[in-house]
Amino acid sequence: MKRTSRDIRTANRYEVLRQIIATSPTSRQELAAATGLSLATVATLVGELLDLRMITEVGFEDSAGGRPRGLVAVNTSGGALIGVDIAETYVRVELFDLALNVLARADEDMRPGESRPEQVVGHVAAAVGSVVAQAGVEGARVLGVGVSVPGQVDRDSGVAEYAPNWDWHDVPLLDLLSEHIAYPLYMDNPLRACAVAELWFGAARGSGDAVVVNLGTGVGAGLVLGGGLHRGVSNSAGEWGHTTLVLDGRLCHCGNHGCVETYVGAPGIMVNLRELAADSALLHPEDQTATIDALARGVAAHDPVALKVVRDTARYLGAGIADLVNLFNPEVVVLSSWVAATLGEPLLHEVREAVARHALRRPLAATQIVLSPIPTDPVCLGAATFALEGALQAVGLRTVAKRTTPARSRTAPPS
Amino acid sequence: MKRTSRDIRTANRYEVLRQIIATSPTSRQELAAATGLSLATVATLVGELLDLRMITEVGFEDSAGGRPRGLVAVNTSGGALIGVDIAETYVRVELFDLALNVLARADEDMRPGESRPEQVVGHVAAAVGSVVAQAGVEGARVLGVGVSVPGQVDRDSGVAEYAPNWDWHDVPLLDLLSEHIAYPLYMDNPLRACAVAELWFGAARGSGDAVVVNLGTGVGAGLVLGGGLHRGVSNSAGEWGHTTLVLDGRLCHCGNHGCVETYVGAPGIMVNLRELAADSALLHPEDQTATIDALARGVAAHDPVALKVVRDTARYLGAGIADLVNLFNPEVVVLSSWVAATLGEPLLHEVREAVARHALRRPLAATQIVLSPIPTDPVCLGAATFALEGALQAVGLRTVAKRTTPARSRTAPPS
DNA sequence: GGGGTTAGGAAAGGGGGTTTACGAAGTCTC
DNA sequence: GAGACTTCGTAAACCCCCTTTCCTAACCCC
Repeated sequence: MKRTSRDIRTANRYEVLRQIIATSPTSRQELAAATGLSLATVATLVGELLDLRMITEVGFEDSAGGRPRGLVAVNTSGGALIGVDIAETYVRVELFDLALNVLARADEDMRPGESRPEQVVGHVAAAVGSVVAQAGVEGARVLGVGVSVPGQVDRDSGVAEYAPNWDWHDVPLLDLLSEHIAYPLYMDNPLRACAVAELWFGAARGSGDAVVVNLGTGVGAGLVLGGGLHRGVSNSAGEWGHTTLVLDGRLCHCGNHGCVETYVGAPGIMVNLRELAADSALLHPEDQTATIDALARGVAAHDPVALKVVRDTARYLGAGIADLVNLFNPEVVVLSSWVAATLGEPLLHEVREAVARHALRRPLAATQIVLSPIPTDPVCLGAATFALEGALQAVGLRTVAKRTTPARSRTAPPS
Repeated sequence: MKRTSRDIRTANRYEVLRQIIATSPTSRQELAAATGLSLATVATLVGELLDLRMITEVGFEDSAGGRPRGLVAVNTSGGALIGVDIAETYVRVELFDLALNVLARADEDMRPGESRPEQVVGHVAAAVGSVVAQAGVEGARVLGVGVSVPGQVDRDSGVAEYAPNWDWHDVPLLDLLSEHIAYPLYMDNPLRACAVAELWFGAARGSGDAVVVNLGTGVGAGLVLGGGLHRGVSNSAGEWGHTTLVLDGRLCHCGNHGCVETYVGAPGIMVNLRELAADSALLHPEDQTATIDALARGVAAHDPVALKVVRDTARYLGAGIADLVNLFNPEVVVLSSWVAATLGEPLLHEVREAVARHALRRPLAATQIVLSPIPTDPVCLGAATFALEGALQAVGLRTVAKRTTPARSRTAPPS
C-alpha cells in the first residue's frame, strides 16, 4: 500500500536482472532499450549486480563503427539458489545456478503416514544437504532457499497457517527448518511459486497483467497485476480452484458443490473420464499421473474417448478461464503445472475454442492463452526465485559497508 | 507498469485530499497520523491544496498545552465538479462542490428511439448547462466534468468503443461533447465510477484491496487493488456480470448461459420472482424499479414470497461473491448501485450467510461485506471524482507558472 | 594518425520524502 | 506578569531515485 522510491529501485533491479537472465549475454544498451530506463540508471544497476558478482563482464560486441559494447552475462558460478517443492507425496529439491539452470536434484518420497512437521522437515533438510553435496558448491555460495508448501502460508513469519494435506494448523515451518538449514529461507505456496516463475522466466515476463492457471492435483490461479504478484490482504489470493462453476454440481472436498477443481484438476479429469467410460483402459484408479499420461497418449492416437474427455475438460476450463479473462482483462493467460504440460497442445487448442465461446469479445481480443514455456518443475523454479528476490532486496543495505570499507571485501561473508 | 516518483506524489496528494474531505475540518497532525506521511510532507501537500484554493484554513484547535493546531477544511466555494451518468433511459447530471455535496441536479429522459450519439450529446449538454445555471456558479469555477457511459470505453481517447444499449461502435463521445462543453472532460464506465466513488468516499476508503459489486440493471465488479483501480490491459477489467455461475443455466443476452447477471441483476431478480410465483402481485413486468421496490416492501412486511426471492437471489449472489473473495482476498466487498440500496439490510444479511457457506474460511475471515454507505447516486459521484482526480493530477505542471509569475495569479484562468 | 562514431562513466539537476533545527504561539507556574 | 514548558509548523539539510548533459574512452575509416 505504502509506496516509496526504494520500491522503484527494487522493481528496476528485478527487471534488469530478469532481462539479463533472459537474453544473456547482453549489453547495457540493449538493457536500456528493453527496460525503458535511461542508460545511466542501467549502468548503475549493472554495476551493483557486478559488485554482487551475480553477473560478469564477458567480452565485447561490435558497434556500428564506434566503441564496442561491453557484454554482461549471468555469473553462473556467482551463487546458487535452492528451490523446495513440498507436495503431498514427495519432496523435491533443486539447486540452481544464477542462470536458473538445474545443477542438482533430490527427491524424497513421503509415505501417507508421514504427516508430522518434523518428518517433513527431516526430508527437506536431507534433500537440501544432498543437492549441495551433489553440486559441490561451497555452502557460502548458496544465496537462499525458497520453500513451497501447499496451503495457506504467512510468508513473512514463515508459518504454514493451514495445510489441508496433513491437517497442519499454524506450523512454524521456517523456524523448524532454520534449525537444520543455515541459508536464508523464504516460503510461500506452489500457486504463487508458479506465478513468480512465469513472471520472471516464462510467458508472463514483461506483462503488466497476467493470470497463471495452475492445473495439477489442485487448481489455482496466480494473479500478476501491475507487474507484481497480487497476494491479497491475507496472502491467500488466487484460490480459484474453489470457484463455483456449476451451482449444485459435483461435491468438492472443500464442502461445496461445483468447484472448478472438481472438473479440471487431475482428480476432476478422472471423474470426467469415469463418467464417460467407467471401464476405459485409460483410467488408472489411484494413479493420477498414469491416467493423465494415458489420456495424452490416447489423444495422440486419436482415441475417441480420450478426445472427448479432453474436450469436456476444456469446456469446463474454458468457461472458468473466460471468467478470469472478463474479470481481469489480462494480457496473457498461462496454463501451468503438470496436467497442462502433459496434455499440452491438444488441451490448449480446445481451451482456446471454449474460452472464445464464453468470453466477451473485447477482453478476449486483448488476451493470449498459452502453455507455460518452462521446461522444468515450475514450483521448484518459482521457489528458487523467491530466494533470488530475497537476495536482491537486501542489496540496498550493503552499500554503506561497501563504501566505508572497500578493503574488507575479501573477508568471507557471514553465512 | 512504469512507476516514477511522481506517481508517489500524486497518490499522496489524493490520499491527503481524501482524508481532508472525509474528516473536514482536520489538522495537519491528524492527516500525518492518518496517512502515515511525515509532517513535513503533509504540510507541503496541504500548502499545495491551499494554493489551489481547494481547501482553506478555518481556525484553530486546542492542543494539550502548546501552540494550537491549525485546521483546514474543504473550500466548498473553491470549485465545482460535474458528474454525468448516461444510462439506457435517462441522463442524470449532478453538480458538486469540493466536499462532494450535490448543489444541483438535472435529469433528462431519453426515449427508446433516441440512440444516436448526437441526441445523447444534446441531452448531456443541456443538463450540464442546467446545473451550472441552477447552482449559479461562474463557469470558470467548474474544474471538470466526468462522464460515465455504460459499455467499453477508452478513457484516454474518450471513445466509447462499444455501448450495447445503443449499439454504438467507436463513437468519439468526448470529442462530440467538447463542442458543447468547455470544461475539461473525463470519461469511463459506471462500473469504475462506482468503484472510484467507494474508494474515495465510501466503504473502500483506506483499503488496499476491495471489490465493489454493482447490482443494478447490469452487474459488474469494480476492482480496487493496491489502493488503485485495476483497469486491465484494455480498460475492461471487472466484467463480472458475465461470469458463468451455472453452467448451461439461463440464457443471457451476451449469448452465453448461466451468467451471474441473469440471476442477480434487476432483470435476473425478476426472473427469480417469476419462476417462484408468476402471478405475484410484486411483479411489475416492464418496470424493474417498481418490482424491486415492491420486493423491498414485501420483505419489510414479511411476505413469504418476497423473502424467498431475496433468499434465492442472495444464494446466487453469495456464490458469486464467495468466488471473488477466494480469488482476490480483499479487505472489503461493497454492495453498490440501486438494487443493493433498495433491498438493503435484508439482502446483505442473506448474502453474508450465503458467502459464508461458499467461501474458504481463511479469506472469508479477512473480508468484510458491507452495503455502500454512499447516500446519493454513486455513478454521478464517481464520475465527478474522475474530474477531481484529473484536476489534482495537473497540479505539478503549474508550479513553474506560479513561481515565476505570482503577480499574474489574478488573471482569469483559461477555460 | 586525425576525424567521425559509439559506449560508458561522472557530474549536475529535478522530484520525492524524512529528519532536524528553529521560530511561533499557546499554557503553566512561580 | 515573566519565564519555563509544550506543541505546532516551516525551513533547511539530507538521502534516494531517475534523467540529462558533458566528457572521455575506444573503435572505425580514410
